Amino acid sequence: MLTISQLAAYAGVTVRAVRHYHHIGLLTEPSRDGSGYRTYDAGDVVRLIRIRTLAQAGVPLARVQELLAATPEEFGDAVDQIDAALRAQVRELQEHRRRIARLATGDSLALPAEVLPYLEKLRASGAPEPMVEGERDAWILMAARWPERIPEFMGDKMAQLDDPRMVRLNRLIGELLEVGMDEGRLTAMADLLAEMAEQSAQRGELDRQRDQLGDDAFVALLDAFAFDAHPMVERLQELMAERGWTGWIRIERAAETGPAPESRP
Amino acid sequence: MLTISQLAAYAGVTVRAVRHYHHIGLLTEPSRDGSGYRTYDAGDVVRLIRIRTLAQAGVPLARVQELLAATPEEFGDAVDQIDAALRAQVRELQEHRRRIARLATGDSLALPAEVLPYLEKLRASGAPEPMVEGERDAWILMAARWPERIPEFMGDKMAQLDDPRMVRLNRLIGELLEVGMDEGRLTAMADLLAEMAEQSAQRGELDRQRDQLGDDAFVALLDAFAFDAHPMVERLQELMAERGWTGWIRIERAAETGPAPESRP
DNA sequence: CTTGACCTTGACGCAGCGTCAACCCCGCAC
DNA sequence: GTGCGGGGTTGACGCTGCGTCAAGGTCAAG
Repeated sequence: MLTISQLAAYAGVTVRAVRHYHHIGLLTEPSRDGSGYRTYDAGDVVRLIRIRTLAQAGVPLARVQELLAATPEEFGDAVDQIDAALRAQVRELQEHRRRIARLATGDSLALPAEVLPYLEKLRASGAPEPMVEGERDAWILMAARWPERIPEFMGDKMAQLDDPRMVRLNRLIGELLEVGMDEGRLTAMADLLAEMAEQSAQRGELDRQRDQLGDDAFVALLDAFAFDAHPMVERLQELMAERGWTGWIRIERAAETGPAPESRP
Repeated sequence: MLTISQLAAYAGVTVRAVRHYHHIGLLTEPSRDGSGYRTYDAGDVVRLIRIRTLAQAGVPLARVQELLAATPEEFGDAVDQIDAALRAQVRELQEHRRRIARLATGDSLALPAEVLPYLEKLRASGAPEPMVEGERDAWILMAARWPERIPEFMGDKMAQLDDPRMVRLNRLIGELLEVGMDEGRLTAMADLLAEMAEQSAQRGELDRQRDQLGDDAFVALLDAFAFDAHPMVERLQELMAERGWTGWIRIERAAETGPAPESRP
């Protein structure tokens, strides 16, 4: 007759595991001696070794019973199923490894590869670091919303950076961040923005943009994001409104100029 | 401003996951609106996407904070660690797959490969099925206790089966199982056993066996196992005792014949 | 006013045990 | 007899990352 620790030692498992198997009904509770100790025999050791063998092969405990009582065919089928599950888990982990291998630095975290060159170019053009970070976060959002359109968007943005007015604009933003809100610079920025918007409109780019960014709520979210980033955005929107433009992420010609005469009931 | 489900949708996670992240402090609780609803903004979406990205790459949630705030070097180190952990998990699963692939049938469960041919030969020699199963279970125990000596033991057992007396013995066991306890057959069996034991002793095999089976408690366990299997074992032990032999699994010459005269105090 | 969809907190469930906690039991040295 | 160390017993929480009720309050629409 064996105690629980002897049983566990012969079978090569822990005492806690044996009690767990009792608890889940995988091993029937043996009889007790006078002082309440469980008493096992060699047959219990054999049963426990069988269980251990299956468990160590990755069989879920919930299926061990079934396998122990299975015919060879059932056993084979079950083994196939379990192996398939193990394969799936391996694939999942491999997928994790692939993903983690691509998380090189903090900058590229959650950012599609196409965006990195753009951010670099932006930085190189003299854009201030806070702005680059803001852009980065905005592109994280864009990538989550429209992952498949990122290359398209990026093409446009890279081209924009070839426009000297855009470079000038980014420099002005940097200066504003340093010296604080400056009405002169803000006016200059609004003029630049309005000029570029006008040109974009003539080329039909604004229409295309409206098609691309078809989710009003999402655009509003990005606009609010920009608003939160710096007060200059709010002031610039006012100045742009005076010039007949509305919106920020998705810029559009304002419906009416002046204090909307249609607002009568 | 976003509700929790909008936040979750933009970030591509479940509402429950967001609450979980709040719970474990991975995401700070946002402010609430008048009716207690959580209100989020675009920055929260970005943070959540970052978390999701790491989580989907297999980073444990407990380390996500740390990684989000890490410098590139720290990040690289942590990624290496996590990848090592993932590799270890993959290896473990592959090991499971290897093990499960070898669990072909119920017979070979927990049984080393060397034992299968022996059991087959035993079966072929006319041994009854219950006895084969008993032997199988006994070898499961032996393999758990002395895995490295199984080939050695098996060599001896295979040779034993070449002895016609052993075959005759197994047949007698089969007959006993069918007709019930039969004193004539039991006597014949005891004679056979005693004869073979005598021969083993003369060849020095019993001494070798005593060295191999050096664990008294374990031998007692196997003996008890045999006892439980069938009453014939008990009767056979008595008959063997009359012939000067003791033990079952590890057979030995009895110290004294007759009613032990040394048992006086 | 009623739906139905969302929101809230709270709590259990899962897999397979590890790890206390608090208490009983046994054999042995003193 | 007594103390000690090393067994045993049940009970319950911890870990991972949420899924899934449960039992409500809220919001927008019909």
